[in-house]
Amino acid sequence: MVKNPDQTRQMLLTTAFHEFHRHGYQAAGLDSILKVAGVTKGALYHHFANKQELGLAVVDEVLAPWIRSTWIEPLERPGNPVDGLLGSLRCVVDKATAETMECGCPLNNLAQEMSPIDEAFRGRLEGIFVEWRSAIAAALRRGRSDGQVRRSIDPEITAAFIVAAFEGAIGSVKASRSLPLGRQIVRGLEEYIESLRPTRRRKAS
Amino acid sequence: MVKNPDQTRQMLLTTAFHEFHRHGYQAAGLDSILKVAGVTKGALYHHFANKQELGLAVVDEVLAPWIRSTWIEPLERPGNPVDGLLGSLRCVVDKATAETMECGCPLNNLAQEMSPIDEAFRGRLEGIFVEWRSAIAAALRRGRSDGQVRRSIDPEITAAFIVAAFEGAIGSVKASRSLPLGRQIVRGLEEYIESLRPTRRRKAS
Amino acid sequence: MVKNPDQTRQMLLTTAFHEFHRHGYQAAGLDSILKVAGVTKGALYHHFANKQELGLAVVDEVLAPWIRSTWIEPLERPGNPVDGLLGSLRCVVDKATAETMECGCPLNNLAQEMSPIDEAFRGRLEGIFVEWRSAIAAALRRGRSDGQVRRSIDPEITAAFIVAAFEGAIGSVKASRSLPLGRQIVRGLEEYIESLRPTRRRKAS
Amino acid sequence: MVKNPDQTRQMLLTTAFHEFHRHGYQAAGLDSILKVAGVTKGALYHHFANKQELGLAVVDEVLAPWIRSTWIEPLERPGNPVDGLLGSLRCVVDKATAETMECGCPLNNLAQEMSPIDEAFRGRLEGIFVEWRSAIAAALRRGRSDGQVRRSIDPEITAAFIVAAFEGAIGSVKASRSLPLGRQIVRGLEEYIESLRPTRRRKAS
DNA sequence: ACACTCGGGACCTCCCGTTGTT
DNA sequence: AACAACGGGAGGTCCCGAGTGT
Repeated sequence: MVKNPDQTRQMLLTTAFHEFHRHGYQAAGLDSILKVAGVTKGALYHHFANKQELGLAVVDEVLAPWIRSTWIEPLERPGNPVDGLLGSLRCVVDKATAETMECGCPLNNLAQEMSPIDEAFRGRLEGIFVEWRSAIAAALRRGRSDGQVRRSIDPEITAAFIVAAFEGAIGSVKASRSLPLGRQIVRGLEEYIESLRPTRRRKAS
Repeated sequence: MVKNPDQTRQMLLTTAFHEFHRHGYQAAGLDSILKVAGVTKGALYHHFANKQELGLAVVDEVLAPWIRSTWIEPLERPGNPVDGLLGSLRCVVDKATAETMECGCPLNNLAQEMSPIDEAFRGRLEGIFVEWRSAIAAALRRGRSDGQVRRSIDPEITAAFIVAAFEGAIGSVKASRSLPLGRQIVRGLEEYIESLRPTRRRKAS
Repeated sequence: MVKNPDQTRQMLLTTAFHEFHRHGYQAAGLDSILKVAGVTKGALYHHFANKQELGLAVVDEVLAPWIRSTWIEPLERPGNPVDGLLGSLRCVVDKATAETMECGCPLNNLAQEMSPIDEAFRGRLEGIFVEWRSAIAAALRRGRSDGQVRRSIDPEITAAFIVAAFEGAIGSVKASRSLPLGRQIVRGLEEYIESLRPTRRRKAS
Repeated sequence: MVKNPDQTRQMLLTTAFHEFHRHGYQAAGLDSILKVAGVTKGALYHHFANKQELGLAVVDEVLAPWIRSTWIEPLERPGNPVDGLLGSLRCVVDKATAETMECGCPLNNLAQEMSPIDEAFRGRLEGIFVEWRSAIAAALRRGRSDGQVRRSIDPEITAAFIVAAFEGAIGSVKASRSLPLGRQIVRGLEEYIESLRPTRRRKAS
């Protein structure tokens, strides 16, 4: 018996994350997670009180950090926020694995599945969305005062719309399984983000 | 005991539609649907071979017609397509019930849940999306030749982006349960759609 | 597949009654009951919503009728109630199987186990006790006016004491597993019941 | 970390006693006992091999001493045994807490639950009952030769009956949760015990 | 002497689908 | 066409006990 509680717990979390991503929270069976993780029921029950707590821990300790490092932190780095958004987008598109394309965004999947039926989940997931929107809005506001973003846009509204459009885009790809469509939508997103740049004024007279 | 078979079938379909909408396809129990519909299991299995066929019939006979009448047909009517899109959007926002706000879009819900695990579902749902996108693209193309839409946009790309943004918007509202956020996102959507109009040229020479 | 709902239900009830009697309600496993009854989970779940409802149905449809026919109805027949009590007692002692000796009284067992933890059980079981005490009290009252029972006793108090002593007696036998002790306690009970007869007065002046 | 072993052991015993009393031996979970006692599983399994040995130790070291000091020792004191029995009874009635009323007698509870399924428990519990009956019988025998108890009674039979009636009385109160009924039964018990006194003879001719 | 981790089984619940019946 | 009984399995919970590490 290998006694390594942290490793066991981490194994449980990452395996559960993938199972939830692939099959959804409710459809993912604990037995299935356990078999994949190579962990027994007793160990699971020692680390988490029940399936819900496992799920919430996955949100807090796997999903949220992943969203932060992928989407939020890049925006906090100095530089043109429009370029930053486009960069993150391109980065995600390039790294998109088959799993991402077939299973969509784990954050949005969980949010769509669990929001109507579990307030604890909804609260935490919405918290991540709030962080994300705030980060985009802050970047836009900064870019606006730096002259990299049009003055006519409202940072909050734009941030909310970008997040919505982004999740909608991933969902569309997942539902269509079509790479060409995916490229179209990404192109649409890019054009929208580009449109946030200030309109070039004629220099003189 | 011999009741109207069509009525029974219809009852089953609409009840199943609502249960799927509220709890998701997998989480909705047949027994629960049956109890709400006031129909017995024998009747169900007389009309449908299994849960999947019931689900597919719901997609074909309830979901698709509803999407067509709400989203597609209004676009086919003559008139400015930008106004048409804005009108449909406003119409949906105004009619939005609490169920819509908490449970989201039935089409997208099903697509997100079932696409990765059931190809039959994915095919039909994607078919509805294709219809939808085509209708928007056609309207945009028409509007473009009529001078109501900017020439610089690509109808297919824009249509795909609009559908994605729209589904993302509904999903955001469902996840946040926040009316103010909902209004922000709708505002963002409206601004985007408005931006499709041609830039007003100086009236006179 | 033999379809006989009443028989299946009855089989479930009587088997559950015996399993509850032998192992207690909580310790009796549904799987065990089903195996003994030769019934499947589906059938059980069709007839009863859960273990508790099965238990309550056992109380209502097996236990209560048995108590009534064994203890209550004999007392309602006309005749000397003291003789009636003694007769019932002797009858039960003579019919006492090994199961009765080892497992005690199913009514009292359930009452002792479930009263502190399930109000639905407690209510129904106490209802049976109330019926029983009332029947004894009524018989004593009748016997008192007929001159077969001492006038100095209080029917309610005596009835409550008899039931308590009786259940205590069965419990003692169950705990001791000693036939001689059983006979001693029964003798004690008989002496107490005999003492309810009126003191014989000198016939003549 | 090195604590007082005796104190830990004692804590375990008294906590287990209360949990067994409240929920029964089988229904009481080790984890629950441990949490209440503030002791870990390692400590428990250091002091006791398994749940059964903990239970047997509770019987030997908590339950038996408590029964002895409450019921047996008062009887061994000189004086009228009828008064002694009535005094003990009244003392218990007066001290009866809500826990006693709802959970009954820990000795009888354990005996009723465990006798049919665990011979080790049955043996020890019956041993306590034997001690108890013997003490009552001895007191009655002593009272009989002292002229405080009727000569016509058999000490063994009467002792067995008293214990049975007493446990039955507590059980009735537990099942009914009715204070008035409790008072009735206690009154019945008192009348029975009073009836053990010798009948007052007319002193002279 | 005690703490923490882990093993695996048994329990109740509940579900989808089938079969015999009316 | 519709009903009610039934089959059988999987899911989450939770528990007792064993093992390792101080």
